[in-house]
Amino acid sequence: MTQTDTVSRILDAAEVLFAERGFTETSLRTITSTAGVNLAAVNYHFGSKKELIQAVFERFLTPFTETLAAELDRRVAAGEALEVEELLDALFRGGVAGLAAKGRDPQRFMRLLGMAYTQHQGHLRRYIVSRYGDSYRRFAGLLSRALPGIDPVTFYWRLYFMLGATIFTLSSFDAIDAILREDFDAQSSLPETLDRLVLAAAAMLRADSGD
Amino acid sequence: MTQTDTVSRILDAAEVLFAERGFTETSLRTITSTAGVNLAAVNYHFGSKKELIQAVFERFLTPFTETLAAELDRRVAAGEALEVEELLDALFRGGVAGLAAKGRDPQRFMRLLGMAYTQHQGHLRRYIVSRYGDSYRRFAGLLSRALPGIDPVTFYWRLYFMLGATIFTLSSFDAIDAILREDFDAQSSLPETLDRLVLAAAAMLRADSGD
DNA sequence: GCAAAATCAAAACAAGCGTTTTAATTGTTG
DNA sequence: CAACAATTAAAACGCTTGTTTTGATTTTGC
Repeated sequence: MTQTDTVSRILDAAEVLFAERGFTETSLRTITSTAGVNLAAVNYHFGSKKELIQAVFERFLTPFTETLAAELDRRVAAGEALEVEELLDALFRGGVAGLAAKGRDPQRFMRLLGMAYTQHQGHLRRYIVSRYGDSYRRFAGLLSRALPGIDPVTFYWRLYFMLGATIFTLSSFDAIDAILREDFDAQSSLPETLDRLVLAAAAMLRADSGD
Repeated sequence: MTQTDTVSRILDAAEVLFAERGFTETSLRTITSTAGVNLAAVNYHFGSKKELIQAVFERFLTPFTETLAAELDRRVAAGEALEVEELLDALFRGGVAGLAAKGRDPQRFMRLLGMAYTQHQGHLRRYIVSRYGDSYRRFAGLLSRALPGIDPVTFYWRLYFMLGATIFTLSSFDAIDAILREDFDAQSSLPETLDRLVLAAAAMLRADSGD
């Protein structure tokens, strides 16, 4: 078993288990036995559990931000003014597609992202902001330009409304879809849900606030 | 120190600590030492940590659902058809006011609610659904009647979008407001944010889905 | 093919966890 | 006031946690 094998086997197992149960509820023993490696391998290769958690995020964040940046570049280069729907599409579809292309499950990414915000892991929030900050600011800038005349504070809060709707819905996608199947005898695919999300978020962002 | 003292001191401490750090990250020793009571008191009065967690939620859910029901009764009795904004207002302001009236911090409730969804506590989700289910169904029924012609599946998803935006935003209200203060030199009160939320959610719910 | 470095494996470590047990103390009731 | 029940207190139990240590085993570079 080569080094890269062990490292990526640990990352694979940790990613799945963290997304299922959270960080504290997942022990290193569960991770290493799932991965089929020795317990000490985590501390050897990553240093600590904290650093393992960050490494799991790194593997998601890199392709996500790269594809988003490329998507934005492409559309900005095309010249025409960017519409709200177009930007949200670049964010949702572009980001998701970028993850899928690298073999990373987008829903799992959303679950982990939600946990990073909820689970009181200070180091993780700081790490994500430092890694995410530029992408976020660029996207927010383009989006606000597509909403001329919007009050900055209103815009600021609506961005968080959208972030909350996205993270919450996608991180619980399977559970929500299961209830849908039971109650309505219908079901939704992830792309369908992203379509609905783009549409709903755009309407929300454009709502007349009367100020 | 009377019994009710010990019990409510434990609940008070647990509520604050759970909302700050999550359930697993908060030990019974931290709770009891914060509350100034003996470690064994939790297991004596509540049985187990799980049951303590549920008791903390019980103290929130009861006033919340009761005030919401009363608000809905009042408006339904008034006769006129209920508008989307009116219903959302009953939910947000009514529910929040009901908590505040009983001395329970609404933001803390939202943080705990978010954790119940994210933290992989199966027993909690089941408990909340059984305690919350009727209120939820009644509210959803009234809301869908205020949105004539909406596709049921679209409505279903948008309800979750709204739930996500609400839980996420309000549970991180302080953190978001802190960034706002730093970047914009502005700040928002909770009532202001609820106003924005009602407005944004209503626009989202009413968005034309073209089907 | 040998020496050095990197990796793996097993065991032990100290600390923290939820819970239980036992005893002392308080409050209540006849 | 005595007797009983309810509550508090202190200590210990068994278990799990993240991390470290110690050797064995590969892999790598010359």
